[in-house]
Amino acid sequence: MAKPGQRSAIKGSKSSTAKRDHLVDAAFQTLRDEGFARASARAIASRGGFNSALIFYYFDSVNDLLVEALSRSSRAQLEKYEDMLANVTTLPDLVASVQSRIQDDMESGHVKVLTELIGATSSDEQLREAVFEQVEPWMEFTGRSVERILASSGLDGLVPPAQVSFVIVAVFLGMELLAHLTGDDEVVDGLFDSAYRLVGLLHTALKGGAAP
Amino acid sequence: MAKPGQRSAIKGSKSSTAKRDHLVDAAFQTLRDEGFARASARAIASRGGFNSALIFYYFDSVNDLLVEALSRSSRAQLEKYEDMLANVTTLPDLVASVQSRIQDDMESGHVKVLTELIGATSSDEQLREAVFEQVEPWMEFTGRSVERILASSGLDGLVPPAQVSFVIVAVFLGMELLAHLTGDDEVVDGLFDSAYRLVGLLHTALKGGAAP
Amino acid sequence: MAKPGQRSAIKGSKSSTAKRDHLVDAAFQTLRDEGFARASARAIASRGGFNSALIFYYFDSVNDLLVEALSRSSRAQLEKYEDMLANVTTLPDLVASVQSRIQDDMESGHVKVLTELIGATSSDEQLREAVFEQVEPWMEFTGRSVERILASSGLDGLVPPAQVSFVIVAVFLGMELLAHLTGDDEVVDGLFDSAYRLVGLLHTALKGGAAP
Amino acid sequence: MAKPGQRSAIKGSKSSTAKRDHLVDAAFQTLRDEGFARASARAIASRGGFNSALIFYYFDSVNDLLVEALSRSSRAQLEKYEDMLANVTTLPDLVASVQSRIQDDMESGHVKVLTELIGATSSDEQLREAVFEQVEPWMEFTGRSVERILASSGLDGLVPPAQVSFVIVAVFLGMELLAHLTGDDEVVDGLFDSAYRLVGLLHTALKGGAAP
DNA sequence: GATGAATGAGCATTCATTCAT
DNA sequence: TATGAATGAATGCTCATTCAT
Repeated sequence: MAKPGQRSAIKGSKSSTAKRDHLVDAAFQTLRDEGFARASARAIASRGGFNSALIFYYFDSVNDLLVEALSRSSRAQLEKYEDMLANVTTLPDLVASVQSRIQDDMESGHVKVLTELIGATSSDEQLREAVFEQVEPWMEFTGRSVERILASSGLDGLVPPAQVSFVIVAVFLGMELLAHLTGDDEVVDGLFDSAYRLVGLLHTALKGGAAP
Repeated sequence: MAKPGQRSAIKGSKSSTAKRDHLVDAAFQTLRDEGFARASARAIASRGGFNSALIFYYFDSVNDLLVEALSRSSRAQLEKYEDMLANVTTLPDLVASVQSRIQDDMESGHVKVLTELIGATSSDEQLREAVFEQVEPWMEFTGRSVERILASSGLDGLVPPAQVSFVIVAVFLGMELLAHLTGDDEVVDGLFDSAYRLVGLLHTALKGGAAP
Repeated sequence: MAKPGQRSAIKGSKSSTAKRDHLVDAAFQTLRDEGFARASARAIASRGGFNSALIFYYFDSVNDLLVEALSRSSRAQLEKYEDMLANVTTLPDLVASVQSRIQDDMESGHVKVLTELIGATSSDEQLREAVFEQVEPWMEFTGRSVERILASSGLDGLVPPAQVSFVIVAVFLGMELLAHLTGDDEVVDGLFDSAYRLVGLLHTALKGGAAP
Repeated sequence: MAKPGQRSAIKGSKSSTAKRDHLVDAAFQTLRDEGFARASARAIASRGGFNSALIFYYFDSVNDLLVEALSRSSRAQLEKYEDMLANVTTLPDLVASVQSRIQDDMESGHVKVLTELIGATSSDEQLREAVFEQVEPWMEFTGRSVERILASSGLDGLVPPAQVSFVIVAVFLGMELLAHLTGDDEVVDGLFDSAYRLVGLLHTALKGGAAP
């Protein structure tokens, strides 16, 4: 009666998942590999091997499909981060954990797809809202994690957690942008090595300063 | 055949500058206010009050004009930063100086225009190279400044300056993206207040630790 | 293969009438309320709460269903007119009778649906023929009625009945078109008041002229 | 700077008239010969031998072009009727004049194009308003003419002129619809012959009745 | 009987770009 | 220098229709 994906474009649905997922996959790959500007209905359909009209059977618009692609990957990645950080309480552990996660995260293309869609939001207010909804859970998760780890590191009160999480998410986005712009895939890894070293220094400094 | 802007689209030229600058202004504003996707030749021309064919008289393509708009603003802003940071040697001074600069920087729309064009690069290799050339001087300038200030803060050797400048530029881009996405214009200012406080603590800690 | 509505699209059939009628109802309403251009299979199905493929199970094409919708309403309305005019012999009676009928006729949407389909015939010869078949009985009925009433009014021979019926049907169609175009729902009623008055004058003039 | 036909789609303009007129001609012919449903940008362009994008250079939309086509023909035909009826004061003269005009009127396709567009108005409110504006002058002209001629025939007061003009315009539209539906091109001519005869009888009756 | 899935054709519209003037 | 006119290619989207189930 109603289109299967009609109002679940963002939330996801359970009907006829097989083919629907196929569309979402094709959209994700196109967005990741060719960028928003070239992620047209035809391009996505051609990549997925289906008729482009099918997109409008499952989704209300190309943008809806694109947002769904982001949404699915966003949920999947966020879940992994949540699992990983569940028991982390110290800064060095945090950095180490994130470093081991971010490799897969970036290789999956999730951050790439996110930056592509964020880049497109300035021309499309509706899209901006939809993408914003996808970023919010990350900000909240980051805020919660930051709060917990800063507290157990004796650093609470230093900085509003909301600010910290804003900066952290911004760094992720910015690094993705820059890494692609410069064509340098390995910077980020080196960055985490340095961060680990720095945070180690800080950690022992704090423990040493608190001990005597 | 000897179009004035033919190969100087990126480097800039001196011929018939008045009207040419007018085009560049219109392009900059369109890119800043409407985003890359809507910065069409027609939209730019309409904003500037000239015929859209004129763009192809002065430039080889719309993208060339867009890059030129970025380039001009990039040079202007970079110069201001260079002037401001010339005599800065301590971290707190650095943060204070940058905070006083970044207000104007962001209001001018320079970072917005930059992120717009970076976002478009994934669909256009030629554009990627051109935009990369505009970002390089910033990376170099940031690297030089970081090196100098870390050295005079007794922090040299801790982290490769190239990594630091990568992160700093990434933070600028990411913050711009996020600020627009969330619609929050004032986060960045609060961020610098916190950064100033943190860096002050670090500064006195370092001096205190070196003193006794 | 033995689709129930295959060749009975226009003539109507008796199989599984319940659901079939439901389709016809939905088609009629869509045609009446949204016009031919928007009376798509999807729009009709959505209005009737059934799957649009069902249309092609009962009918060979959307147009066939549309014609059937016209046909059913046409037969229903024509029957009412026939009942009403069966015993009418004078012009004033005719006008009064038609006026009392036309209210219901127009409210039912029958003339609207007819004009919608006639409007679409110029792009589709097959449709033209089908619609023509629906109009023919009206022309014949009008011709017979006109002939009888003119005869009993002593006006026979003045004008060929075929011409009169052509004009009468044309007036109905034209009034529907114009009433919708101008948004004026009440003109037609006023028109019949005037017609009644005029015809009254004519009637007494004729009787008076014959009496002395 | 602005599209030549930007806001003059309905009112008409004077710029680059040659090609613009060519588009309007092609649109008129397509509308007349193939009907509204087939009067697509491509169909019009193909008929006129130009690129379909040109339509959007001169007009804001296909419908704007279509309305302009109606408008131009409407103004031309109305002018001719005005010239012709300027000195007509009796009913027989009126019928004779109109009959001599209507031949050219219908052959030109003006009424056909009008009915095509009126038929399309039920799916498009914006179009309805635009078409209505094209019909209004005809209603007013008809009203004025009817008033004048009824007055000089001693028939004023019998019927509100607005009603008469409504019916007259309706008859024109309805006859066009029916003539095309039935495929009968000659009915209308026969109709006017009869009308002339009837009106002649009425005319002499009125003069005789006033003379005794 | 009925439906969800799928498709090819078509549509209006926009765009960067070219060209004659 | 500057512009109006023109176009081919592309885009998002809708439609009637088919088909397997």
